[in-house]
Amino acid sequence: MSDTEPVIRRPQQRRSQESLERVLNAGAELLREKGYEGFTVQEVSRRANVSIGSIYARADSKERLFIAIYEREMERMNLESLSLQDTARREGVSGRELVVALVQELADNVLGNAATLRVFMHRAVVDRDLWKRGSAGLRHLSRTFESSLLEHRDELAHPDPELAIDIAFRFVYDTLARRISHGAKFESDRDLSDEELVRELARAAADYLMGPEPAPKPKSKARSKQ
Amino acid sequence: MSDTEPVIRRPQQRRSQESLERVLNAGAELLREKGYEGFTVQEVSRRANVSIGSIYARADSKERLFIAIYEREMERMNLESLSLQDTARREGVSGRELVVALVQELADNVLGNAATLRVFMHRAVVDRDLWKRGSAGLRHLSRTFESSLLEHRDELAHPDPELAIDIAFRFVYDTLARRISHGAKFESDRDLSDEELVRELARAAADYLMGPEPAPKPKSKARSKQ
Amino acid sequence: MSDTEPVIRRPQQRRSQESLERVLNAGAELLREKGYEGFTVQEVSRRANVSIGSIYARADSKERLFIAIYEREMERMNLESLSLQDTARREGVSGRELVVALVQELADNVLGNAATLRVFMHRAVVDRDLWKRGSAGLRHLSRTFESSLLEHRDELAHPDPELAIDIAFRFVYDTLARRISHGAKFESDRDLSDEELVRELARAAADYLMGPEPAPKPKSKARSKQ
Amino acid sequence: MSDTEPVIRRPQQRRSQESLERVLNAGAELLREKGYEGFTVQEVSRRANVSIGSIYARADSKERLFIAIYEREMERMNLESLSLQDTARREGVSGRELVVALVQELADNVLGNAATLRVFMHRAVVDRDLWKRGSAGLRHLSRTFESSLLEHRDELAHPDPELAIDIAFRFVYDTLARRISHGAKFESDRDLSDEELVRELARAAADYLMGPEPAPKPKSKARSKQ
DNA sequence: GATGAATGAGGCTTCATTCAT
DNA sequence: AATGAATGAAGCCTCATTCAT
Repeated sequence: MSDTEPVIRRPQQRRSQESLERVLNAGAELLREKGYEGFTVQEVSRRANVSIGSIYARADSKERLFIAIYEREMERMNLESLSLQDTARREGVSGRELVVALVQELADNVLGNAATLRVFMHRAVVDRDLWKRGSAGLRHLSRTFESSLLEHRDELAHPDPELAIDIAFRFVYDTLARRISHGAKFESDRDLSDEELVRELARAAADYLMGPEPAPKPKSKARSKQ
Repeated sequence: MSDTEPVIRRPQQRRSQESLERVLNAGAELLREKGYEGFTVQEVSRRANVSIGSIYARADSKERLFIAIYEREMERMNLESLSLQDTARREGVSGRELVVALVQELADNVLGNAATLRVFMHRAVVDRDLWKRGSAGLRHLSRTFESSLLEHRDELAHPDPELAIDIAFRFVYDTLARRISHGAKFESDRDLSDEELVRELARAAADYLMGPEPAPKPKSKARSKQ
Repeated sequence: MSDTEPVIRRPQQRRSQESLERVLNAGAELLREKGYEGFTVQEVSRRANVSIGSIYARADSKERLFIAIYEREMERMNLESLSLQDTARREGVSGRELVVALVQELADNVLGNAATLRVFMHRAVVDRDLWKRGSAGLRHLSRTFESSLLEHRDELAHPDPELAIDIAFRFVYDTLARRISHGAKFESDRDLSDEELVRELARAAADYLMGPEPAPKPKSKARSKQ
Repeated sequence: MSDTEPVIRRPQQRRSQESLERVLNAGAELLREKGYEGFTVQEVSRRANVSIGSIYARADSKERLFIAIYEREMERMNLESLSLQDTARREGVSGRELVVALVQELADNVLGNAATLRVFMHRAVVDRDLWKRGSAGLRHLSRTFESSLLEHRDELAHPDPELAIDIAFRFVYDTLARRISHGAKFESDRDLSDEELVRELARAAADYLMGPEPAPKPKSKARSKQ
């Protein structure tokens, strides 16, 4: 996505390489701490100990710098989240188990990078370029979900499996996204933990996709007649 | 919420009342068109044909003006959405039907005011005061959902009905909210219409809350055993 | 000084008379509380419960309003301070006693109206009109001092009595004035009470004007001949 | 006083050093010419031929800029007035001669920097920070006076020498201060020259502190030897 | 290449004064 | 006469970007 025209000019010398690294790190940190409103070129320069001129020698504008930070942070996250791909390719599990695992992985990725993602999500609303990049990543993810779940097509209760998977992905992702952008108690004052939320989202997705659980053991969330 | 200390000084003369009206309208329009970034006092003044001084005679700051616009827009929306209250109190319907109706009403409210809500949602992320006001409204709504659905407590399949309703409300609302802030195709490239989304969200909520549909037509989603 | 052209248009009706009164009082109060910086037409209007239009119907400008307040406050003070005139005309006292009494009276007037005078003194530095009015009042006072003290011309040790009286008046008055404008501890951290200051100023003035005290106690300040 | 946290960020490049210099000079000049009321950032920028942004790159606010100008002007004055320290340490003179010399030095400093000091004095009344700085300087000066004069403790006629010196310093300084803030003829219409004022203030101080002159020649203010 | 000083448009806000009602 | 709404110049400050060294 960033290959056609690089977001940033890569430096040749090692020293430059390092100072660019510092700039990107300082920028990401600043975004996490102060949000986009606190993200000023001056402050990045100060934190990175790199002159403003040098920053502009690499990035044509603040906007491009921001995108460069975005790309690098996403790359970092993608490395972390390779397990999701594994999960998606997992075999020998039931559809329901797969859903639970996928939702869990997704939640780990999203909630585990809350501070960073919240800024990018927030910004994507008003930044066209960022929107496209974010959307591309998300669409990729959604396709992973889809193909993974379609392996269990015969377990899906919904008459239009592709649609259903799309919907399930949306509501799971959107609920997680809102949680990190608006916090845990925006929609209700219930003190809902991450774990509860994730568990229930998985359950909702599974119920929606493949019907309710087949009456588990008489313990815990058991419900004798549903 | 705004009674203890009014957000804005109400004018006493008619002329003034009208100009205040123009200011609030121009402000709301500007927010819809350009977002919060384009919302400058100078531009509001220009569009409303009201001097800057006059604006400040009513609102103590740009921030307060913004809140005043928010309050007025929400009031307007609440009038529109009285039907949601009616729906919530509806009797003689099944729990499933109630869910469908409630989701539909909620979606109408949210999607029908997309342009306006998107700014407020976006802003609530970084504006503490707005966050509180928005959250209060949403919590109120969530309680309406809860009490309405608890009337059908015996139909609920989930072992913790209050939790389940909370979760269902969240994922329905959050998915709608993301739709208006990030658009219809952010999470996937599927061309999902509002109607489809709403229908499926209702279905997902109903499945999650009260188990799958009791096998309607002999066709499709019937599943004696999953 | 204010007769040639009245500072303010006097109202005819009783009601107006009263509202003007409220304006002048509110203005004076505001000046005492917030200084000239806090003295805005808007705030005077609010405190006096008199419309801005009405204020401008009486005073041509904020500047004139300020002067009107000044004149009224000075008038009020002059009434209070008639005793100074009496003191000045007192007979049968020694020159030294007269100095002490005059300084005491002067100090009472100045220090007793500190909050009000401090604003006017401060303002006179940059307001030509006010300077003239303040100066006129002060020159009048200084002439009172002079004529009063010249009654004791033969007791004055200074070769140029008129000059000496002028000087003494200045340093006494200026020290009092600085005390109310800059506070008691601006020049030194000594915790000097009003009483001490006044006593010593009187003593300094007397020593300067008519030589030292005629050796009271056998101790300390003894100096055989002056 | 300005060491703990510098009032202004010092530039590292020469070019910048020079432009800062221009800013401080232009600011001081502007203050002298137009007073604090005419001291606007825009005007400083214009006169110094330095952009507003550059000014703010050095000073955090107009207030800080003002303080920086104050500090620099005071430093400049202190260099000029080293002679006062010398005078204070002078030996082999009578107390009376010392008083005369000290008053003369003080007057030279104050009157010689009238245009500058008058703004700072005026401003110290309403600016807490400036008040503290000004007061600190003045207290230092007053201690110099005190210790210098206490060398002649046995010549002092006053029973409480420390108090008397404090008082004398106050009335001398306050009279000079009022002269530069309110002008020469505020308190009386006598056309009093600087020289006369200084001479008489010294005389008043000396008379107050150590009793009158030991009978000069039969006429006027001549005194060959004290 | 790197540095950081310099620029200035543009944003928010105040307040003396005017003017329609 | 009185009211108070309306006006807008002017002030402070920020920050993306350019440019001299």
